[in-house]
Amino acid sequence: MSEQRDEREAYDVVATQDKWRKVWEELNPFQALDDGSKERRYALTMFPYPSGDLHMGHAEVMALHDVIARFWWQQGYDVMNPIGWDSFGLPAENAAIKRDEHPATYTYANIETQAESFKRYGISFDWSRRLHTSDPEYYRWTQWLFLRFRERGLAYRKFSPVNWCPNDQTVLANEQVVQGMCERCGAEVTKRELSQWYFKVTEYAQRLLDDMRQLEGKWPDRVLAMQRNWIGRSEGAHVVFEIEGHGPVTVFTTRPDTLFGATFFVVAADAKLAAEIVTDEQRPAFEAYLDEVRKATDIDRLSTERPKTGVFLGVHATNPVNGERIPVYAADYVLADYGTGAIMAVPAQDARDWDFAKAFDLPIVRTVQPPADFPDEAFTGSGPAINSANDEVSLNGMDVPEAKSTIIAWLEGKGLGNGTVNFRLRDWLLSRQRFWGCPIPIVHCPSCGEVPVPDEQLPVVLPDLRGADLKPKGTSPLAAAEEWVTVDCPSCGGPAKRDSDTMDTFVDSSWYFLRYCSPDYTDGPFDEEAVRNWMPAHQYVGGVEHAILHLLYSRFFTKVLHDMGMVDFVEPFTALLNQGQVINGGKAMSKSLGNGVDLGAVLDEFGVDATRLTMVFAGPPEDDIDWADLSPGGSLKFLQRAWRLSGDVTSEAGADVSTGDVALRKVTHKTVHEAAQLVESHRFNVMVAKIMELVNATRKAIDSGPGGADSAVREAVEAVAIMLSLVAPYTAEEMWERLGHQPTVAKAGWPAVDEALLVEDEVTAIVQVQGKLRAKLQVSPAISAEDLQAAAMADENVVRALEGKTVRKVIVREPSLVNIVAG
RNA sequence: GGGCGAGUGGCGGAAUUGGCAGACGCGCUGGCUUCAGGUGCCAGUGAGGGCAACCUCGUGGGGGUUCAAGUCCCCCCUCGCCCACCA
Repeated sequence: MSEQRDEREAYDVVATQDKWRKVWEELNPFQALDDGSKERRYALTMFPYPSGDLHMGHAEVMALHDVIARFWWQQGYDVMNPIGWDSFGLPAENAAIKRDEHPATYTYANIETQAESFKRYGISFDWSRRLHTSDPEYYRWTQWLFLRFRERGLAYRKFSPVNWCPNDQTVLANEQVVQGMCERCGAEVTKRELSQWYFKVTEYAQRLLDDMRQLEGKWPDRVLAMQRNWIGRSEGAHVVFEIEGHGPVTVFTTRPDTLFGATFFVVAADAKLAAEIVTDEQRPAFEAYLDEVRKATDIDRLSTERPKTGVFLGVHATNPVNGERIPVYAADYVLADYGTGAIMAVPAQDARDWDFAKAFDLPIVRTVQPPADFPDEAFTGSGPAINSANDEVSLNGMDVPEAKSTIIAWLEGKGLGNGTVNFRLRDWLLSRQRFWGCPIPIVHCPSCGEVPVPDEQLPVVLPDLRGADLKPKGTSPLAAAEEWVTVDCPSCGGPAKRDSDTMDTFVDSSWYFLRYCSPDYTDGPFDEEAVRNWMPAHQYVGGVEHAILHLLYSRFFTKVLHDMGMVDFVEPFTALLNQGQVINGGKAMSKSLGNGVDLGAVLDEFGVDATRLTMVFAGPPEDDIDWADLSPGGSLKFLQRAWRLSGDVTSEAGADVSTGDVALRKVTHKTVHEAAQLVESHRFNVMVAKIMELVNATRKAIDSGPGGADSAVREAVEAVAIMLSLVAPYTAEEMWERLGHQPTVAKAGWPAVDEALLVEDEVTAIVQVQGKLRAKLQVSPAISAEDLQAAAMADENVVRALEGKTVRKVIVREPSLVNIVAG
């Protein structure tokens, strides 16, 4: 049994890694050709933030992403699979303060560590396209884009209440406030009034919504749903109410049909309007209330169970449809920055208005007829309009849509309102009071005002600040860098000051995928032809945490660049794959739980290939994977098993496969055919299962079939090596070499499928009696319905099941099924 | 409160249009190899019954459509995620 000793032979996982890394670095197989000789494919993965070394999450997303990129290479495409770093940001700045050094020190050291880890991890990146958003050569063009946006009126400055994170000492975009907390550090967000820069995303709201049609079916439904939700389009009307002693005030409503039921009027307590219209008599009460509201955080406001509060402002508004005088209140259940910050309150048809009316004992008039047994509460459903008529128009009896259009037409005719669309989406606040970001290329001049830094003076480079100089003080650390801030006005030459805020890092990441197409381009942010060649990216892989932040901003940037004539598409990412999280023991890995798994230790113990295989085989890529449920040891065992096959092939490389064992050849070709489809539909775990089946079949063929000398065995093992190269590149390379081939297996090409070998010459037909399985027959795929039925009826098990029964009906689906109904 | 998604062996998960439920793997059990452990190899492994051929039940629960339902329809339960005073 010396053969068995041979089978126990194993290869040294780690030594193999070192060996092949050197070979790959020499061959440089994954640099995009970019010469038009092959069809191009752009495989994009969300670039990492350089905090520390790679962790399990990176290992998972990169393993999945690389299956696609490597598959494309095998399919013969010219693949661009670039890597870079989103290298501006707070953690580096905080580390720099703690260590009394420059943020760049921490940042670039981590980048080197991560780059080294990616190389060890065997991801097929094109390293020649590497970029870092904190390099002046990169952020020069971030600044350039900002200026172009500003020229188009899409970047503007305004003084208004903003979200403020007291911990990070900076403002935040709406998208970065989650449940009233800072998305990054979890601190409770407060409000501040500041003059800040915004991108006018709202101008693109409708297009961001409409163009999602192109993404249907290619992006996860939930991401599209989240974006739709975030954009928050609602159709309704603007209606003008006259407020005594003040003038006309417009409200937004989605239910203009209920206008006759408006019995009071509410203004957001923190809106300017409230302070403007309040009477002197009511002012003290109002100001006391406003104080209360200001103290309450968003967290308090989030509780919908909270009783309604408010204060009468001493004035009345006139309902334009019936001339009724209704009282005006200030309340915090109306939001200052949604719609117009004021509403008409229709308690009979709105639950919030109902609660307020009950709390303040205000009248309630039903204008939509609820069902007979409807309880004493707001009726938000549909029914015929009632109590809704004036001398000129009557809605009575109309259903909701008809009543809406009728009253809108009447309002428009009177100049009292109009049909309109409102969005929940707000403009993107991009200023940050932090150091480690892209400087805003604007100079503030006492005589010229806001002056853009001329293009030829870009980039505005960050000064050399470190340590204590970076400590957050509520204003940007840049403001304290006197020499840097003080500058001659580019317009008049007089003394002026630079804008001392930096940009949100999401600005940096809104266009990096374009820069990859021509990373060294110096005449603009990107070479338009290179972008035409590669974009839109065919596949984007990354976490769902960016469902509305990065992905919405990138879509916005792309549309603006399209309008500028710089790109010829409106959506940047054709397809999106959101991988799940790696968790441990049912919970997210965290320091406080102490359930973190160290990637380095896993790689040391099981090797890169087994780790990658474990991630890919765990389940569908979108699902979370629980490390506690997985078996990297099992993966390693499989890889050794696959590798051993290559040692049992005794035929020569290039042997004529057509004479090989047909049964094994059929399994090989079927597997290769299915595996390609499974990769395309992102069912990587099933693809791995199919490779395992082929390995098992090949093992059997060697040990108890035609044997290792049969050319079909060679064909099978070569197919295993090529398919395995998508997941376990080192093992595949080692197998390929043992099979007598030159590196690299990554470019060997996907095996050609012989259609003739996909045709089965026997299929299993199922015979059911009353829908229950009673027999299986091996039949020809070309069998006739009559023959199949006859064979089924003749089966001894079927005969027994039919004993004493009369056959009523027979369903035949040749060649696979017969169902006999009897009774 | 609203929206979306999911519930399949001890576990992760397969089952493309309704047509063999449980592929593949982990774990477990028995055996071979071994001084021994591990590795490796062989066999078994949804539940219940039977010496066996086989039989009955079985995809969260209930109902329905169909010759046939994990898959389609209705109701309910549970879990997950997202949004949440958005007028």
